Amino acid sequence: MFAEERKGKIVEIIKSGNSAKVSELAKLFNVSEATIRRDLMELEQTGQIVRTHGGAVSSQNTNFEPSFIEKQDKYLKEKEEIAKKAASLVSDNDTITIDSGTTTQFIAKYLKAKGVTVVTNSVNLADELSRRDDMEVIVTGGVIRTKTKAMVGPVAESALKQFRVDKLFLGCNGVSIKMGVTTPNIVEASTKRAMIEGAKEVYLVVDSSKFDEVSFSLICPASKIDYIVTDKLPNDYEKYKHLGIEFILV
Amino acid sequence: MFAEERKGKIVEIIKSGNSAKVSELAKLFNVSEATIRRDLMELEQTGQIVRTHGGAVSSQNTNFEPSFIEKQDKYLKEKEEIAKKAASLVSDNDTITIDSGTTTQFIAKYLKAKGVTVVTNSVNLADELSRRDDMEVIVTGGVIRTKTKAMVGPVAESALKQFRVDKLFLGCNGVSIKMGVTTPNIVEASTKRAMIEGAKEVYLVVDSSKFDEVSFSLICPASKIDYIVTDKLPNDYEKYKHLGIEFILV
DNA sequence: ATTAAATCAAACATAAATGAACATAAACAA
DNA sequence: TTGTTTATGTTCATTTATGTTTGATTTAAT
Repeated sequence: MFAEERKGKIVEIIKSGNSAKVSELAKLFNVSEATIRRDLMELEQTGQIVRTHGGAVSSQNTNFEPSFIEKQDKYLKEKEEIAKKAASLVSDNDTITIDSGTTTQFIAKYLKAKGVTVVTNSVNLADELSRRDDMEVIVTGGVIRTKTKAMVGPVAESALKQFRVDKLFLGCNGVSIKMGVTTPNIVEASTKRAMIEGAKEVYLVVDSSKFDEVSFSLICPASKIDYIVTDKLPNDYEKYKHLGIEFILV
Repeated sequence: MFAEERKGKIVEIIKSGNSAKVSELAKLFNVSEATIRRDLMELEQTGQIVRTHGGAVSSQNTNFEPSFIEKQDKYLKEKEEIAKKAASLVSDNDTITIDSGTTTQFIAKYLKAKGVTVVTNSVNLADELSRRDDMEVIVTGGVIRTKTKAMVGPVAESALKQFRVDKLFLGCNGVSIKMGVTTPNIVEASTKRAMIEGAKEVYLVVDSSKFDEVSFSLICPASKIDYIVTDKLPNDYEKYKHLGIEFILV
């Protein structure tokens, strides 16, 4: 039996029976548990199952049911994976800024590090993080933009000037070597710029559909970015490397 | 059964309207109560349920019947009525500040006036108001206090200094002629003071249980208050009148 | 207001499961 | 042939899920 066949059967088993143990699967297919774990890891990455300690469960009947609006976004799965990856880059006792945005949004859910201080201008992140008492959460404040639920403007910017963080997780609508990092709204762009000023390392968190896109307002030239967390390399990724930008793939 | 499955079922049970006791769930799933508590803790963190002493209830307050947690606060109905009254005091084109707090919380729901600009330091209010595109919403920012979901501290205060509003709707834990307006946390008190500084008129929004209560941190002397929106006059209301404080009853 | 019972959080203990590093062997390519 | 890749197995330090105990809180009853 080939690995692919085995994986296919594992998905079947889990989807029909709703859960399966690593030990059971190992016995069933006559392979080591390490192999099963590797299979499950892959299947989780492609969103076909959800792993648990000891095995895996169907992704369908698990807690988070994507809302209607979320389902409409075909890059949702990528976004969530990218956010998970980004969250894994946070070390214990880091101070970080998380920008508002459809991808960065999900970082909170996967933040596991201890003693983290988070600065954010996202209403959604503020709401989610306000439930966690294992980290310090600082909100920038500012005028709320209904469309993006970001807090922006002078209030946000003057708050951002107060802090120096280790890592910034930045979202945007377009990134290109030639045209830089861009977003549609000029006030939001200015606020993002303030975030960049206060961060030691800048992680751009985008799905691959944003490469070579260009929006109206320039945030900064591409060279300001230190890392790009994404799901696929752009075609001209050599040029990014040349600028000293490192890629972190999910 | 995996932890994930168990948690999923717990959510189901609770969302389907049934409250659940820790002891019942432990027996049902054949695990220790400590495990159930840990499950509930996590589910509460992700906002899926709300814990109570002895168990948990649904977080979605769409229930027709007042949930456990609501019943626990016997002043809830008063709070909501008071908030409704407070909201009715807002005129078209007013600029207002709404403090965080269990009573002020509800004001957003009843805000009908047009062209209003709202300043708030409440995470919950920011979240609720961010959905409305008929008003400008400015968030103070600041460090989030997990307990009260208020944003406080220097960031909040320096933001508040930027604005002059027509009306402030202030919450507190105690008000007395002699001891003034008080709240348990000193940082929160300082932030409330900053709100008062920037407001032309101060409306204290409290249910009648707060009269003659005294908490640790002084916000301001009673004389700073212009109006008190509440459900019942205090015994010494003549003294309040003497200070020029007017009562607005629901 | 006091007391008793229920519930809780925190600290500790433990066994199972895991991830990471390394090892092996078959398949493949030069 | 020889080197490289791929899938798998093995070992072990670390993490996770869970249970247990204990002292503190909360609630309910007197």
